Amino acid sequence: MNFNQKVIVLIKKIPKGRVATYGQIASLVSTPRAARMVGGILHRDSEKYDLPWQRVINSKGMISTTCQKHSSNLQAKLLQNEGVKVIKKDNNYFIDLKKYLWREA
DNA sequence: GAGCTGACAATAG
DNA sequence: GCTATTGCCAGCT
Repeated sequence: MNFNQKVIVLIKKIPKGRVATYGQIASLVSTPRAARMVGGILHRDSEKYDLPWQRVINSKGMISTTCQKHSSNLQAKLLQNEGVKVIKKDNNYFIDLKKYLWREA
């Protein structure tokens, strides 16, 4: 299985109401420093594979999307809709990882 | 076909 | 604790 496919499978495993970090996903596919790829995959294939891209954020718990189609505003909205508390700060959104970070199944 | 860029994270200073 | 550099692999130009 390719790196790309592994990431997709993992992301689809993220339960509703939880969030995972790019580094976490990367670690789960045995490539800790490939966090960038995770983001890149979401950027390209989020709609193709119907991925819950909103459940993937950076290690700081901050939404760092640069993608306008998948804006941080939309991401925050989707997360809150799943019961995740999203904190808005200085035009950026933060998630409380201590409460909502996904623990691999 | 070669080089650059990208939803980031870890290591070193 | 914070800033700077390196690593990752696939897609695009």
